[in-house]
Amino acid sequence: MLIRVDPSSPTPLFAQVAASIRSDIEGGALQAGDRLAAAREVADALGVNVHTVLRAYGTLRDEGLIELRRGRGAVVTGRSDRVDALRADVRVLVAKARAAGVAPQALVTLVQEVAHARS
Amino acid sequence: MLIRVDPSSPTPLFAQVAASIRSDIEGGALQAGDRLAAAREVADALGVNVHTVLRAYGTLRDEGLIELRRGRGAVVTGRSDRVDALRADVRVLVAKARAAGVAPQALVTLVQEVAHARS
DNA sequence: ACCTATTTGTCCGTATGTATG
DNA sequence: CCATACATACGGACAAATAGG
Repeated sequence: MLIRVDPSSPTPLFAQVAASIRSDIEGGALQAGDRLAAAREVADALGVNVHTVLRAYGTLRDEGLIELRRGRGAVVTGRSDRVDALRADVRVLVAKARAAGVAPQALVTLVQEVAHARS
Repeated sequence: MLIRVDPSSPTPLFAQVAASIRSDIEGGALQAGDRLAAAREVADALGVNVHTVLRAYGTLRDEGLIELRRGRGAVVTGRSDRVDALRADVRVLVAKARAAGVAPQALVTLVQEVAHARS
């Protein structure tokens, strides 16, 4: 797990760290079940603050790519975990749609359009 | 905008602040276009740190309830803003589904099930 | 059952950057 | 140019969950 960071870049440090790990996961260098280095270790190695790394980890957790637990660390999620996370996201989305006054059917149509749109 | 906080509660302070403002928005006490107090002011009034309030604001922004802009502050979103946010969320969801190996059609079906499920 | 080390989670304080008005 | 207010980052402290002896 090799992470590099450029302090002079306009992209925030936490985003750079997150992007680096994300690409390792999507590229297969990190696989399901693999454990990331402890935030403090990464921070020391990079010369950045622990909070910066923890924020990067939190971002990846929100994306469903890793799981975080106290005492255990950060572990790369597997396919079933991500499907579970997807289900949870869908529930949140439906709730948001309702709060925004968007009818369920309209939301389904919207998802359909975006899902089948070819870029 | 009256916010109260209980430091002895197990729920994190930032979550308490977010919940209080969220309920003000959903209850109509805060309406579209209304400006929230500056994070620093709220922090001083509550006796908590600015970061705590800013994290609460960030949470509400992620939920699409408010917009945050430097120099301008936090403003309650209107219906069209929330529909826009919904569209963005859908795009993220579709990307996540693809990353998780879930076919577009399967995602649509999943949304359909959740959207029409009656609790 | 107990204790200890590990590791994330929250909170505080401070400083600096950056977009807005 | 200047004041406002969020955004990021640093540093330190303590709490809470986990794992292992």
